[in-house]
Amino acid sequence: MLEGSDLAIAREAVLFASLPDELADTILQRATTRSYRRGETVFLQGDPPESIFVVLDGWIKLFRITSTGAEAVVGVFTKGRSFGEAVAFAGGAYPVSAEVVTDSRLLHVRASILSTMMRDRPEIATAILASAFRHLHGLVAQLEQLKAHTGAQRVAEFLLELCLREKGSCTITLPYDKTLIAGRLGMQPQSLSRAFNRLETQGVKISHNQATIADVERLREYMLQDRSAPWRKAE
Amino acid sequence: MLEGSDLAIAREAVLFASLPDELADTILQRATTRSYRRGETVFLQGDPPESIFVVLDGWIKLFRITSTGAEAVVGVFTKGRSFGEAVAFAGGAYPVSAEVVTDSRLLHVRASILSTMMRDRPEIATAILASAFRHLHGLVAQLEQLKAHTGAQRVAEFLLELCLREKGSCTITLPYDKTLIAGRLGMQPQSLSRAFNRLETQGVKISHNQATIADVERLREYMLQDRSAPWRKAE
DNA sequence: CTTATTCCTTGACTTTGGTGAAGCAGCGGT
DNA sequence: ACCGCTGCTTCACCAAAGTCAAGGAATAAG
Repeated sequence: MLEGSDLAIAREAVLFASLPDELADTILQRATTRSYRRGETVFLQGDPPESIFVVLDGWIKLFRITSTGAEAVVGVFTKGRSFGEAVAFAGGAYPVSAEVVTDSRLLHVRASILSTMMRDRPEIATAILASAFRHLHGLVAQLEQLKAHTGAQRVAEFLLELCLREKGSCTITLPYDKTLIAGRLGMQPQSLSRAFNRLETQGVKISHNQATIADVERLREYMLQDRSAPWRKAE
Repeated sequence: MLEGSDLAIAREAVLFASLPDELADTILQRATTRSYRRGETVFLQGDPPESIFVVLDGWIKLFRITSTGAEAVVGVFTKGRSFGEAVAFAGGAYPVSAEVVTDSRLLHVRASILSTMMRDRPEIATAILASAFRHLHGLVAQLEQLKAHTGAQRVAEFLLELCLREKGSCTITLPYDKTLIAGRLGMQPQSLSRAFNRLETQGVKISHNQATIADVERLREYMLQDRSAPWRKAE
């Protein structure tokens, strides 16, 4: 049922990484895959949770629709990342909606299967907790970013996450459209544009969906600056 | 070891709510309590996690120190709330620091005990997942607030959470100092002051640590307003 | 009672970023 | 090639909130 390459991706996911091969394989044998087209909804906030998902390919966005209709992006995930773990066991409903932003394939693992298996194999619970913890950590990091950094700094951080190099220069392909990047970083598309402009003075060039960082260390420096520091340089 | 009133509080916590009495009691018998003075540190971000905590009395703040030394408050918990669940099982280190903001008492549950017991009683895993999920949910709500509401609206939301009434008027005692409230809501103390002033036009009065809401429904209305709506009223 | 300290508020100023409108480029369809 | 769509950028404007600085109120200490 599951192709070898898919299996390899799933095995890398935090959710399965700590499990012995034999156990992970048993679970994966009972999982299914499905393709989604850009724009499709995986689930809506408020839906009763039935599955845990692992992204095999493409990009998925998790977001919340506020009471006033505004959208707040809570996470954007790609290959090897799972979502929906915690909620599938805590009862209740998905607190967010999930939408496919580029054509994608997802692995579905039915929560009921995991639930049952957990009875005999408590290490599954630990694995799920590890996944949930990773999400917690990601959300905490986002909160910190939002509270302590300016828009341009958040953009810098976003670029640096995509850049594998530690130093020197680096060219990145933006993984999804700028409107979504803006949402993920908690700003309007217009502000993202301005942020990119501001980063030009830090050696960042954007053309189409390619970003070039002239000096990774310099950009990291900029990102880490204290909010009140910039004017100090004017002295 | 555990007083009756403490036991009652702990039993109410999400962490234990779903467990059968017999199991919860077994765990609680092996837990310890400790008193803390205002300002004490419970753990620091980066510490290896050993315990799960349940607040029996007082207020605890969870926060992160950013690379630049700024503080980002991630949560403020009181009686009946637990913290540290997910990390205690996911390995790694606490992603946040915990500090006591008013004299408090905490229940410590050693993670190793729960780990061991989980082997025979998988429902413990589900209980921990439920707790972790609650935190996830709280963080998602905070992100949404931060991205979609103005400062004054967040303050309104904060007050409404403390107000038990659904309608009419209501007086609240602010649970901790304003500097911390400001931190929790992602703003500077000065901005909190100004936000309070702004809410006066919505029938909110602050004196010392007492807040009076003249009309709860009116304030809720204000909180739910779209960001772009206010000026529309000027037409 | 006086002083020091801490916390809170206010004021003036500046920066950031949201808003609405306009323009432009790229792309798909006819 | 032409149209219309969508996504991105730019502009001008303004509101929200951070910063620095000063002053007030309550509390603790001498």
